[in-house]
Amino acid sequence: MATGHNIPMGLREAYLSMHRQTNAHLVRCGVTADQFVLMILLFEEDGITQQELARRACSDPNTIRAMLVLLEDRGLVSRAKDPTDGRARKVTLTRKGRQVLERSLGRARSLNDRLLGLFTPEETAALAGFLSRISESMSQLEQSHAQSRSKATACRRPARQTH
Amino acid sequence: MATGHNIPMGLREAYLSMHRQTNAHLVRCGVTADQFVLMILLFEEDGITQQELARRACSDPNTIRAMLVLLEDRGLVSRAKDPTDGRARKVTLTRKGRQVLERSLGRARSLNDRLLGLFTPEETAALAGFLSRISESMSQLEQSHAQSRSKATACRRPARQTH
DNA sequence: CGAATCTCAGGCGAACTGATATGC
DNA sequence: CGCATATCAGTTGGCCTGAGATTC
Repeated sequence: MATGHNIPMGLREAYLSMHRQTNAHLVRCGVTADQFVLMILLFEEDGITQQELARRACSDPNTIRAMLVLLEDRGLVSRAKDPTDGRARKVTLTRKGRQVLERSLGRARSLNDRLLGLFTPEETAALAGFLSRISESMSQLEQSHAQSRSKATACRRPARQTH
Repeated sequence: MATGHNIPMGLREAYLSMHRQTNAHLVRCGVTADQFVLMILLFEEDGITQQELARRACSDPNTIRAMLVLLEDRGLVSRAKDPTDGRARKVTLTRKGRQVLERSLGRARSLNDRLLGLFTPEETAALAGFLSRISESMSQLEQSHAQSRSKATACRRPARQTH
């Protein structure tokens, strides 16, 4: 590799090929791989906010909202207002949503097994550690960037950031 | 993790966070992370076909064409007809394309260094190996699927794997 | 002829920006 | 007031399907 982008390219290729296969396996369930991820997150903890979902899905509130609206229109999730905080929405899987998730988990099973079968338990642990090192490093970068941005707007203060 | 999707979720998170950071670093160069990948591939080997680009970029011919048209409109690549095969296009970086690529490589440099700095050389090698195990396994799956589909249409012909 | 490469039209899910409303 | 959460409008890039043209 003349440009020395071994890790990023490998990461890209691995993710994209997995993502494609996941979509292909889920097409009969009528959900995309990314919607599947949201539903898994809701299954792991029900009733969290869109904001929290965005954080856990490594996405952003606008994207999450659009995805949830699609899922809501099909009766797979509900987005009830949080009674204790009128701004927030508590997102939950509906009964139908849980059914679709279970079908999807079944369909994704062989793929997941195939992935796990590629590694010994030690390798799996090592890989998971490597990957989380990457995500953490990247999200640190993002955070420091966000900080410097808000610092830049804050420091001059009077400026009325409202446009 | 109640659903046991440790590896796929970790892979997803690592890739998406890296992808976001790459886009953020390249925004001043006017290219996206995916366009950047195409340009790197062209830099590594100039004059390959769109088909070949699709294969190496882990994408598909339709998507690649659309991306290349965008790049061509901005004068970064050219898509000349292959004189020896009227069907194919030979894609090359223009001078301007190489300039933009170099600027982009400069901008992506700190990110790449940060990634490499997370691992010892041995870990880097191990990670690269793990990732390529995944991609290979996934693309095998894809291939066997494609085979069974073309078998259904071909049916009487043993299929001539010559590509 | 069949097979390969590319083109084109169209649709869709996802990412992002920026502006706005509303509740804390 | 500021801040946080969510909404809405609009744009874009990327992915995919399906149909067709052209060339091997």
